[in-house]
Amino acid sequence: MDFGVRSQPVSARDAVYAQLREQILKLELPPGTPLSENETSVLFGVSRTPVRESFLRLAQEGLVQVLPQRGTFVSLIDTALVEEARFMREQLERAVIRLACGEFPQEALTRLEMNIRQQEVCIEAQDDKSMFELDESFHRILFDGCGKRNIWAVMQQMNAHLNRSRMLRLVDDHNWAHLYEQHRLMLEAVKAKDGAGAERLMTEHLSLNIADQALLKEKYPNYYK
Amino acid sequence: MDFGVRSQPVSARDAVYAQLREQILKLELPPGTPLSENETSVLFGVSRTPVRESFLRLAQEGLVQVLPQRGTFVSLIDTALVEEARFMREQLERAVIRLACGEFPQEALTRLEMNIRQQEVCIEAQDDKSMFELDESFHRILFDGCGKRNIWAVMQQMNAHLNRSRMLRLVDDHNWAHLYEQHRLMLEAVKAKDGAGAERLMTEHLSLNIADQALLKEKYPNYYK
DNA sequence: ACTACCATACTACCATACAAGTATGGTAGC
DNA sequence: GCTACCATACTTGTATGGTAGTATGGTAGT
Repeated sequence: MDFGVRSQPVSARDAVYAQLREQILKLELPPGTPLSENETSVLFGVSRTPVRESFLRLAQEGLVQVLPQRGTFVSLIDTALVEEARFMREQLERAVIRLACGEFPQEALTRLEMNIRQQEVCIEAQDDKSMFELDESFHRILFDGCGKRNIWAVMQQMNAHLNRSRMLRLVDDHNWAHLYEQHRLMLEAVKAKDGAGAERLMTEHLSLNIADQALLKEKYPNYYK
Repeated sequence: MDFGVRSQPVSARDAVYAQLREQILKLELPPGTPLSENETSVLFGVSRTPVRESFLRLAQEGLVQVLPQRGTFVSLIDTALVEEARFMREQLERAVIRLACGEFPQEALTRLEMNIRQQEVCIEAQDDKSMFELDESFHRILFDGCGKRNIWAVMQQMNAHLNRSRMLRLVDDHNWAHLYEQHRLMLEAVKAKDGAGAERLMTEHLSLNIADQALLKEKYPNYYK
């Protein structure tokens, strides 16, 4: 019986796309890695067509670069793009959390509470992977609750670049406790409907991401453009 | 000799994509129109492959909807999506024009001046098509001047939906004179480095877009979801 | 030793064939 | 006349062959 855990029968194309995207974001496929349609197709056990289509989709999102008749490569991290992504995210997150302070469905509020609790558990367990996902979820729930899930979706496109940079940072420094505390305070502000305070917290929260972009570029020079 | 007017040899895929996109945005292919991979391929004189790939790209941008084994259709206009697009654009345009009031390259300022002059000409000539493009250019130049062209690019993705709605409105009412006046005032504000004033003008300017979404939905019910 | 050249082995792009699912119109049975 | 069914003609998804352009390593000539 199908319990509806996956509403779509997942095409080969989507499966390949999803897996490649994840590997690129997690830096398992580091920037600059060449990707071959042929190799990938035998790896996934499908033909070149779905592989090619997934490459095109990744290219549109800027995660890979397709050079006609030469090859396809995982994109190098573009610092300018990362900063633009951060800027964009800051503007939208601020606007959304201010909205959330005005009107916010109870259901979404509950999900935020649950998310926070889960963060506590993951910090104790030092589960970085889950923590990263919970961080993402926290912000997505805010957008969801404000009826702005499409904005979240297109933002994710630029976020992909920002996230690769964040991922590099996490190798050295986790600092989840600090991020957790900020999440907690933001939730408090939303519940107290303190728009100005929430905006300020969000700005602070997101400014952490960009802190030492230049240092990273020095440390991992061949990952950057 | 190649004067470099086109840096890329334009693949068949990109040609098909660009033309379909324009026809969809200009409502020459109205919402709901079925698109056949086969028909389109003979129409453009290419095989199904590049057509299919262009369909996939349009689908990712939400301009067409692909129903596996059933067909591909030009997406209906989603009012919720239009409102999200407007909201997103407002936040980003406000932030950018405020930036522009702080620091803005002379070269971009000159392009804005030129753009304004061209608008004057087009209004006299009642050239709607050019006016629409100049309107777009005006805002793009602002993003460009602030080094935010990638943000503009991803924003265009959601803007596609907003623009179809705007296009419907233009059938009845042009009102270019008003928009021109607002553009002119915004340029003045940027030159005077009046951030607060520029933001206010921009908010006003963009709020026009959404005015009578409900009316449009009543007038063209089968274009909307 | 160094350079120019060329065969070779890649690459992505496009065309085409086949597979699998869906809508539809006609027909047999009631 | 009405309904259930099925052949058929669609649709998109996938596989594969062929083409043109590019990078590369080896070789002949200097």
